[in-house]
Amino acid sequence: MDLAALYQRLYWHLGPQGWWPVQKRGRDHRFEIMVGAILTQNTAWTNVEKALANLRLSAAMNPKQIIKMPSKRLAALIRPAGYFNQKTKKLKIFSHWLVKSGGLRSLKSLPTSQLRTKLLSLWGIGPETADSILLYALERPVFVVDAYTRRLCSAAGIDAGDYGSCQRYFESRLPRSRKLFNEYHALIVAWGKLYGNKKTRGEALNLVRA
DNA sequence: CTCCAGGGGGCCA
DNA sequence: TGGCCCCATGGA
Repeated sequence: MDLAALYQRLYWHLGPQGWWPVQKRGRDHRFEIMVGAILTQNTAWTNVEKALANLRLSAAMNPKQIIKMPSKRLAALIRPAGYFNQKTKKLKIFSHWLVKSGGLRSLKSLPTSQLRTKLLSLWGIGPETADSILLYALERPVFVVDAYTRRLCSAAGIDAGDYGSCQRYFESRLPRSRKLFNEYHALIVAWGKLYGNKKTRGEALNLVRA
């Protein structure tokens, strides 16, 4: 089954996921999306939401506040997201880079490949987090690969290979659309939860098989 | 009690 | 490169 048809199936069965709209209630959520991408590393999203709420309530959802804030205090705010010492360091390094780069506005003019290389050079930003930031916050047409994507490929009989191979597999077989990639990745995660549940695994397998 | 979330870094062979 | 361990909370 081709990837476009697979997308249609996932969408039909799981519905729109609506991950991370850049604009919500007239506000710019790009920085929050980036923070979320870092905080959600190996962490349940429900826990990330608590940490994000703490940052918002403390008026700390911006890079300058993150930089200024003592590490102990930042760690306390993001505590529910787990790995708080490492993630405190990651958020500070990332925020420093963002401010030093001139903020979100100045990133718009940079090519995606250059941005990706820069993100990957930062301590705490690996391939999935970099691509999530590029896709969901910076709205670049980059396909995000994660453990669920591998599982789906495996279940669908697709030999996707390593991260880069898997990414190229999807990017080369789909229209290079930021909105499509956004929804597709979110649908794969939703499928992964279905697959992870013993009671619905059969349903998940049916979705990816002819 | 165990398992694992919308990973990544460090180390070692 | 590939395998392991570490990081840490909270829900199932």
